[in-house]
Amino acid sequence: MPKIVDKAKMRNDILDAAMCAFAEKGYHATSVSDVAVAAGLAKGTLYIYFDSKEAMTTAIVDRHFATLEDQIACGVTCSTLDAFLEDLHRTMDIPAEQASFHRVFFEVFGPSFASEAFTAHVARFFEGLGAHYAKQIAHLQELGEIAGHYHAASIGRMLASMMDGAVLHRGLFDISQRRHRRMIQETLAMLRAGLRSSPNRA
Amino acid sequence: MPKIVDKAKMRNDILDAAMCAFAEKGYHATSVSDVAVAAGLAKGTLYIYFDSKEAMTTAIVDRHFATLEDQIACGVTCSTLDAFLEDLHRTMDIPAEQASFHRVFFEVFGPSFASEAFTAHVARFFEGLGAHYAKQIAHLQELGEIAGHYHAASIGRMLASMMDGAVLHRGLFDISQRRHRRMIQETLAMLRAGLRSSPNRA
DNA sequence: AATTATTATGACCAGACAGTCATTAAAAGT
DNA sequence: ACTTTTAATGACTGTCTGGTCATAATAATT
Repeated sequence: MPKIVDKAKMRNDILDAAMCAFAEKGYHATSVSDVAVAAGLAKGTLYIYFDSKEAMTTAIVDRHFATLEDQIACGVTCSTLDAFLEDLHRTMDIPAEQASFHRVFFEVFGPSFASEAFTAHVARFFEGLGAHYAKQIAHLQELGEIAGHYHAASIGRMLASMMDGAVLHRGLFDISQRRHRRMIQETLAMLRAGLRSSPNRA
Repeated sequence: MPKIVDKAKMRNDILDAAMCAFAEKGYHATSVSDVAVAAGLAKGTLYIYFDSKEAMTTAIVDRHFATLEDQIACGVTCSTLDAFLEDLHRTMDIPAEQASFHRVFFEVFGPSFASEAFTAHVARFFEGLGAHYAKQIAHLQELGEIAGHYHAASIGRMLASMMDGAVLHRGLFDISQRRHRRMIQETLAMLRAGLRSSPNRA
């Protein structure tokens, strides 16, 4: 009897349209009506699928980070320090096009950092990334590839912050591929030496 | 005859109050009236000193970067690796209140990353920071405090990115002071070992 | 075709907000 | 004390936006 709609698909389509609109006009300059137009729906309809504008935003980020989390989750556990560093290398040495996503991300979602919920989502992702690194580090410590005196959790989380910084700068500022590569290489060499080394008596 | 006021000081005081209010409630959630209350003035008074809410915001960032640039410029040259690391420590271990600037920064200026000019401005700052670090590193290499095989410019610039990442995460996400301190300590220990070490034959 | 549960609509509302301006207060000089 | 110029005020306004809801459309089933 009733009209039936694929709600999941609808939500997804709406998010796509919202993302488009946000990217075009800027987040705060985009009203819910604008999103509705972009989605080819009436404003009221949006509120059937999302409780609020903020809920849409959160959902977009959710979706994006879920994808990233999957990528992390299926990362293999490394058995040598060099393999781990190679992993970091791959994460940092992203293609320019993917790097530019971050620019759009800040452009579109910068204002969203006002929202606790939004910030919490992003925070959770980086906690996950940090935990992932920590696990790898702990494992390598057991194998004697990394000095045992380091606190894996702390180093792991900081590595996540630092990777974020590196990737961000790569995406936001015009650092040439060549220069970026050299920076990565030098830095990884430093990390390699640092992680291997026994405790310093200072 | 006329009532006379130190306009520069007044502007500064207003910016302080505005920054406080923005940090507490979030930029978009803070009305000009809120800023007025925070400043202990009437709304209309603010418009004597600033043309618009946006003008206040721009002024805040200008001031912030000017301060940072000064701090870098008059940074003393370190003569030991530990002193240099101590410097990094100070930069990273910023008080929570100052860290909150970054949240507001992204909230307000996220969209501005669309502008080439704006991005270039921020980029220039980080180039400066990177160059500053590079100089320190090169100097410490001459003193034998840091292994000579590292490319100072690359490490310096990457350090700037990474510091940014670390400070950003500290400001954006709720990382406790205690945890943050531990992360810093562990990381600096790692950097210390890494920077000291002779080239790895890999 | 009639029925009915579901989905879609967009005019409408309440309230919030940036910015204005006529008025009042303050203080520096006479 | 009086004048004069600058500074401060806050009620007011026009606009805009997130969110609601009574009503209309839709399609699956009988």
